[in-house]
Parts: sequence; structure tokens; C-alpha cells
Amino acid sequence: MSWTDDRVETLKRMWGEGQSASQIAKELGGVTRNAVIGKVHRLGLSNRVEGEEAAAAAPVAPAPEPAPAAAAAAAAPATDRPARAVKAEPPAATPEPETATAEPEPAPQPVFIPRRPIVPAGQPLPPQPSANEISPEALASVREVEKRARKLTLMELTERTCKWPIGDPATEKFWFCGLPAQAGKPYCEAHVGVAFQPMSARRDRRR
DNA sequence: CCCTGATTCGC
DNA sequence: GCGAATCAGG
Repeated sequence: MSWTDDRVETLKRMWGEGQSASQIAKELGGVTRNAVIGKVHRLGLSNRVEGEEAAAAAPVAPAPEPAPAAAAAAAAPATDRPARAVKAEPPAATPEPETATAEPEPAPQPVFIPRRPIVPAGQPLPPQPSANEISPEALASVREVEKRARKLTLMELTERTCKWPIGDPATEKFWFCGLPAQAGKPYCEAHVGVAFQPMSARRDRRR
């Protein structure tokens, strides 16, 4: 593959939109992210920034978002893999099937997320699941596991690490479980146990 | 480990 | 000009 005019155009557009080199490479096809980065540099449109002239030359930022929380939530449905963005899924008191988000994600290339990491928790902490909401077995299991938590930071999370938050985000004593996550699930075995509960079980346990 | 972009350098 | 290999970093 060679850098035809329209391929270069696509490159410029996507780079301008803040797409990563690897994403651009996938879109173009036939090239690696290295090729893309190399081209970006040769075109001289790598990083500008640096105060003054930046304002003049800057292409037009994705624009500030009016409603932070809402906007962030709306941007959630990623193309295929949410890149790094952790799909903030705090274990609320009632970690319901999360709106039953079981959609096969058919979207080919809907919205892109202009490199904007999603911050863990906002102001009010969602109450941690209370003991009477969880089976004794699962609870014991979780307590045991949390002692072995890898205590990862947000950046260290991957698709295969448990994203269960532990501690108070407002303090230093906050981290993510980080143990091996169940295939396709956001949490490790123990946390999956408390996060995903069958309706029947919940009902039985309620008073 | 996974991913980013940056740089180098033989082609 | 091109891009794989490599580097530096989150």
C-alpha cells in the first residue's frame, strides 16, 4: 500500500480527531501503526501544542463538553474495544445486570472517543454492597481475595484485570483489584460473584 | 502485559 | 519517502 492522496487525507483527518496511530492503521489497512506514525512525522503534523502558535495553528479541538457526566456516559459505547477507557462500572449497592448491557456491539464505526480517559469515581461514593445483599460465601471470598489484590492503579488496568475498585477514591487507600479477570468479564471470579447475581437469589435474600 | 507516540536508520 | 525496530513512557 502506498500513501495515496485520499489515504493521506484520511490519516490527517483521523489524526486531527485524536485517533491513535494504531486505530488509524486499522482503518486504513495495509499499514502498521509505525507506518502511520512515520507518515505523521514526515507530514510534520505530529505534536504542535507549545503555547503561543498552538492557538493559531490548532485545528479545532473536539470542543468542550457541556455536561461532563452526561457526556462521558454518552461516549461510553466504544467502537469495539474501549481502548483504555475503563467502562466505569462501580459496584453499586445493587449491581444489577448493568442495564443488561448484552448488546453484541454491532456498530461498525460509530462514535470515536477523542483520547479522554474516564475518571474512576465522581464525588458521591456509590455505597459498597452491604453484607445483607451478598451471599456469605461470596462475601467471605471477596474479603479473602481483596487481601491478595494486586492494587493496580487506573492506568494499569487492562481487559484482563479485575476492575473492582477497593477503598475510597478520595483517599490514598484506593486501588483496583487487578487479579485475573474472568474471560469476557470485567472482574475476577470473586468479584463477579458479587457483581452479577441472579435475580432469584437477590429476591430470596431480601427482607 | 497492554498500549501510546517518538526516533532511528537501512532500504 | 518509507516503515520495522527500537525506545520511552502510562
